[in-house]
Amino acid sequence: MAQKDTVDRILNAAEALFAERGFAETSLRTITSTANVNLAAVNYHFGSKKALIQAVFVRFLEPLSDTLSDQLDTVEEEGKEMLLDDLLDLLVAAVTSAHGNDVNRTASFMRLLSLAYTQSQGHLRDYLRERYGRVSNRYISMLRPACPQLSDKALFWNTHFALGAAVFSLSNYDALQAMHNDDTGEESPIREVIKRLLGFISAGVPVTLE
Amino acid sequence: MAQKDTVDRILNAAEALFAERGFAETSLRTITSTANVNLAAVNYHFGSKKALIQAVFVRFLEPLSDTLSDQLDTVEEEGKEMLLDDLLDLLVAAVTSAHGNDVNRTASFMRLLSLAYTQSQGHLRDYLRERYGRVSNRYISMLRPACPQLSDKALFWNTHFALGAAVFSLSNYDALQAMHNDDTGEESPIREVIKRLLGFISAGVPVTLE
DNA sequence: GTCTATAACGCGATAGAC
DNA sequence: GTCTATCGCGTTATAGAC
Repeated sequence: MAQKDTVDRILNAAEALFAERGFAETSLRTITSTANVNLAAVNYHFGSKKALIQAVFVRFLEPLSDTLSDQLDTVEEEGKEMLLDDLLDLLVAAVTSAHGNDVNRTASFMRLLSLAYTQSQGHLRDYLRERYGRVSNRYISMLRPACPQLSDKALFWNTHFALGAAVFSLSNYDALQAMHNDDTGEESPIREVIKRLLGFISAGVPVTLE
Repeated sequence: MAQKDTVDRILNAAEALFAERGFAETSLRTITSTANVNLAAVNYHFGSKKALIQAVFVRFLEPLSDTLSDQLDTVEEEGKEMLLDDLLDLLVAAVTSAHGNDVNRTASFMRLLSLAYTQSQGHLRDYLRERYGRVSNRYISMLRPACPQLSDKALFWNTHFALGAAVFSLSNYDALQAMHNDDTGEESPIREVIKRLLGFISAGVPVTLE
């Protein structure tokens, strides 16, 4: 119990700090002092900083992966037609519900995802692809019948354009919202931004050159 | 002359290394040894690592900012209608031509831009916004007549969704292309990806909830 | 399982010779 | 303007007492 407590406190602090400032910019000293645990605890419980980074991702992605798998199972069993918008809503629901509908944690998730791509942590990228490639490929392949006019290539790139739009705007949501508020005085609650984002993606994904 | 040579070699090495692995992950020692200059040269010529990072961005953004300003001047003088696709093409042309149509350098630019958003600890972001906010706002405001149905808010968010799609897909172009090639054996030259991206953006930007 | 203390190293920056 | 040498600090990781 004492162990589990320490481990969770480290993970909580690491998750928040990594999302806020990045991996290299966050020292184990900062993590352990934020978590109110001893400096040596990270290496004792996780073995290394790299392993801690991976553990943070696993704690995030495991529930999401499970939720999404279940939902995809249900869809397949029922065999009913899923439109693009249905599939997008399903994904949003899986992401937000996987962490107790806590919007802040979803924002952290997006920020971490963005860091996983930009901070050239090769180890992390390979690890995630190996561990979660299956479910993400499965999701993408379910988009196929919803966009019958797209070639595999068009589907691949369009989904990654969509991922980029989502990751960028949500991971920088605070800064963008502040920028827009500075300029116009208008507020954009995150739910509204997500709705706009879904409209944007839903219009772009079906587009093809062929 | 010897000075200019050293400065340029530092900038070249820093630009490539930063784009490849990020700011915090790139040490001055790595930069100077790649550039074949002395370790002390960075602090002599730039003053600090922070200042070097800014200098890398300025070298990238100054030609782009100039080119874009000129093009926007021309458009305004002629007073002719610019459609959304025309404005997107204009931006692509400005970005690629600003650095001698070198695709690798454009990819580096995207990667750096992505880092500036995800990794900047404030100083860089403020610096860039102060220095280049004017021209970017000017560009965005020229989108207004091309998308008359959009509210200011919708225009703001849609352009940032588009920026996210562009930055993410182009800055990770190598990795994404490799991933897609792994799965399907198909090649996607970057010019083709850019065409697909423009189609995606062009479909998404005009979308509004209102 | 948790702590203190410290090893071993890489970092940015600078002083001073040339 | 460029070099060597080094300072001072922060880092991850670990050994060993409790």
